[in-house]
Amino acid sequence: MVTDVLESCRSCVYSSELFEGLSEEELEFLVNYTSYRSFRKGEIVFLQGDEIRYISFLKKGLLKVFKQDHESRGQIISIAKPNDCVGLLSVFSNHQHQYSIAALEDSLIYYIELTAVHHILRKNGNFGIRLLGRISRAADTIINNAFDISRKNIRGRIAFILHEFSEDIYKKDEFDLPVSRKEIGELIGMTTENVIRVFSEFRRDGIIEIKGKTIRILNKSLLQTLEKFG
Amino acid sequence: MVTDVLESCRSCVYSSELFEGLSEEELEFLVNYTSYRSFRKGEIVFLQGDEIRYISFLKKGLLKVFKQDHESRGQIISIAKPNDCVGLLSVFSNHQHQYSIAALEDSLIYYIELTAVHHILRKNGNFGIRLLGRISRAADTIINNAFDISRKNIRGRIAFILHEFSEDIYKKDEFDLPVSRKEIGELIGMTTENVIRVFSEFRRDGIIEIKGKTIRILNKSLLQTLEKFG
DNA sequence: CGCGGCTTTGATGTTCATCAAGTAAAGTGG
DNA sequence: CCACTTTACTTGATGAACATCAAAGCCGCG
Repeated sequence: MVTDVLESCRSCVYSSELFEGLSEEELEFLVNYTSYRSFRKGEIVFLQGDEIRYISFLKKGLLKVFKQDHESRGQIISIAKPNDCVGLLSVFSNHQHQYSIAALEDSLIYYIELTAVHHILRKNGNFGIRLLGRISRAADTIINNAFDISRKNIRGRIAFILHEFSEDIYKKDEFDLPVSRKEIGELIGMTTENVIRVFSEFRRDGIIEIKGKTIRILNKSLLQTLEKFG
Repeated sequence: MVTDVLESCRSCVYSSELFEGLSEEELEFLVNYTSYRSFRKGEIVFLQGDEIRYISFLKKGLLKVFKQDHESRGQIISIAKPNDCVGLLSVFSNHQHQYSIAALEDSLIYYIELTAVHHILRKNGNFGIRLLGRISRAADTIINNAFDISRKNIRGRIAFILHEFSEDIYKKDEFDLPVSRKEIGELIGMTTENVIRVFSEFRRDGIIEIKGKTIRILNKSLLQTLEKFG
């Protein structure tokens, strides 16, 4: 049983470019401080304010990273894909998580204890450089997305998010939305009603086909135009 | 002359918590790869797309970090204050700057060659950890600001930005705006006209006093209320 | 001195949020 | 498994917030 975890974890660790350049002992060390857990769709992984004790890797599934502001509506910061380090942004600047994480699909997460990561960081500067790259890229992506979206109109935003699901996440023209209409609204800053309205509009215009959560993209080039100029 | 630079730089380097824990030799080494330059108000420090060769510290002055999208209006990502590392977010994830930087006031910037920073990073893991903290905090701030602003109305946004200038940047109730009305619009995502309209409204309501670029805050508590609920 | 950019105000129009109301789907407890 | 409740989805009508357009005064600069 234990060896299963370690072997699985080891292959996971090896597969990430983040850990290239670590010595055999260093990898062994990290593996000893690594655990894992699976989450059902809808489960909370951790909450804003929880103490940070691990670096978490999403191995399988899909997560949403979000902020819940007091009584106001929530906001989704980003969607994490397999091989993403979730919550990485706050790990080195805070003791508590700044965002909450929930599973959008059944997911598997590997945890490496933060103390162990720090230990390696102190010994292996190249690992720090890789981690710096990883964090910078994550931040860049979030910031660019946020600013890109903010200057699009609602049609452009829906086109953007359909593009993201189709090209980045599922890499297919037909896919099941892992989120509700409401969550799409929280992701791109518009109301649920308008998300639905634009979906319907796109359907009427023959741009997409909708069957509940299932979306099929029919006119990709028009969608791209809408994303660009919307 | 050279010693001037080194001494000045050294005091700068020492003063930053980022470099705590570096050995005497390491500091000496970094100082040898450090240079500096002053910029006049309005000057470009570097442009989106320029090769990244330095880590840049703002020692004195004020900078704007912005994106210029083809023909569309520009967007200001953030304003850098003294002791900020500018462009840090892109340093470890890209070879080119992702944003442009311009001086809003006469400014003084210290440059440490990136190769030298990498050299220290490889040798001193604790330095990497500090740098990770720094980058995380910078990203956190930008992301939080962006999301905070996005759910405020125009009055709340102006209240927010006045608060930022008064409390974070100048730490005074009266200050000279270092930016045009247009730039304020680019910073908080609204049109120049509406920036002006809200300014005038705040003036009429006795919340602020305006003399050209000079702003004096008269009713701080009302401004806070507007920021919170706007 | 005149030109271009910045500032200001007003009038107009569009976009989007809100409100309302109804249908469908998905949990929940007996 | 079925009635019941809740949550998600959908459409339409209305209004508020904000962008856009227009016009004029102001300021700095070559």
